[in-house]
Amino acid sequence: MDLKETLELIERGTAEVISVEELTERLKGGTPLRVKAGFDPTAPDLHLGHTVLIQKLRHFQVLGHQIIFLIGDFTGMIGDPSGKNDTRPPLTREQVLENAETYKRQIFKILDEEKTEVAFNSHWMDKFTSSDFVGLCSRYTVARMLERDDFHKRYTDNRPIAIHEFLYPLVQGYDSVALRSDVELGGTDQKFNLLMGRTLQNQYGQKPQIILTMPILEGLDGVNKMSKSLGNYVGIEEPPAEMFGKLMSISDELMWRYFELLSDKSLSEIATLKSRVEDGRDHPKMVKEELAYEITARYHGDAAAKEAREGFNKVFAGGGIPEDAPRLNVHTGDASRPLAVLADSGLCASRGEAKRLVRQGALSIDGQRCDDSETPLAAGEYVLKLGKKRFLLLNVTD
RNA sequence: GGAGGGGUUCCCGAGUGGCCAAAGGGAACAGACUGUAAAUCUGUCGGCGUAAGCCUUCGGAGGUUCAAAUCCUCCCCCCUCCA
Repeated sequence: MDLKETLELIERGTAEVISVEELTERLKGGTPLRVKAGFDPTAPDLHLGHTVLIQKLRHFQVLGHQIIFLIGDFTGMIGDPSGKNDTRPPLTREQVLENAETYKRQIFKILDEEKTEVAFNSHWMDKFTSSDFVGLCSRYTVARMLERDDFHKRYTDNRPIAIHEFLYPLVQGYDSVALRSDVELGGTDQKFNLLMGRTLQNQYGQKPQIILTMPILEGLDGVNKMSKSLGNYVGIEEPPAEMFGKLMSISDELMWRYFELLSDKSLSEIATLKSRVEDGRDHPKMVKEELAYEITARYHGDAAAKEAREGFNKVFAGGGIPEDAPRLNVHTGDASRPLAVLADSGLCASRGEAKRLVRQGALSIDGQRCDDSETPLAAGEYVLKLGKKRFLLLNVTD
């Protein structure tokens, strides 16, 4: 791969590179670069939003550079002030190690374990003395710290900023010094912290790292960023059928964004697909299936992805029922009333909910819409479908 | 240290003695429309009950009252301003 292609791969999907010139320069040097990305130790449940960054790490890894997966267990005690300002309970050592294991299990679905260095910033920060801290703090000014967007907002809104919150960017920046990183990746919301690394490396007599910011991936709703708390995420450890289904539910518009940030397809391939859909030569659903397939296959393998795709089409397009539909056996009588069946099987959270859904026409039995929630079903086998996604295989005996 | 604001159903947020299971918005769910899309429209959205109705809920614990999310007492938690 020549330099031009290398740069193209690295720059793909990035929000910003500071700076391309420095990056080019360093790539020309020929020695493998040390590429760092930091992760918070508290949220080890990775979703596709995180993978945008991890995929980028993989690009570097493929190009032969040294990836450093940094777990911010020390900084975790501080809590990144950006966004929320809840103080977090400090994690115990065991929890940190446990979370780290979870992280590894997940990231090595994408990265090559053999070639990845895993680091903890407590490793050097625990040895930091008070005077080291004073020294570190003296490298930056309050005025510059307040330039950071969220600090600035909070300051002007008269909302509190605790002093220790200033330590977060400083320590993150110092991590780059400790690791002698050449490149650091982060989300666009991390830009300030990444720049801090450059400043501090300069201060400590190192060549400042190049920074790459990655865009924040929108969640399934297409509006908010993908996050667990908003519930609009696709976890990378979710079962294949779930993953596939969630990806199919995104809007056509959002699909292109996902292609760009998540797919391994080249940008020109994506452009072709897009124009084919616009011309009506390809159906958007088919294209979306390709996307859902590619991503599902990445985390679960081709066989599972194929199965997910078939199951999806069988259930939703073909009117079939999923393999893993729950089963329930009941006796005729009170227990075989649709209302009771729905509530007892767990398909509905309560009888009230079951009643409402039936009233709304959500229940069908063996393909026939059922409006009667009270009359017990006679002995026999039934397939119950509630809404679009809930199924039950029911066996009624005398 | 002083002064003040606030904790409401999944979330935000209205509600200051009965008409409150609690406005409005969001999320979610269902129906229509479709490509299981998205958008849109309609409906539902504490539990039990066929229903009338009953039970549980408004930070916590007590109290006043025929009646409390609303009044009183104590406690817990969050926030702001002044110093």
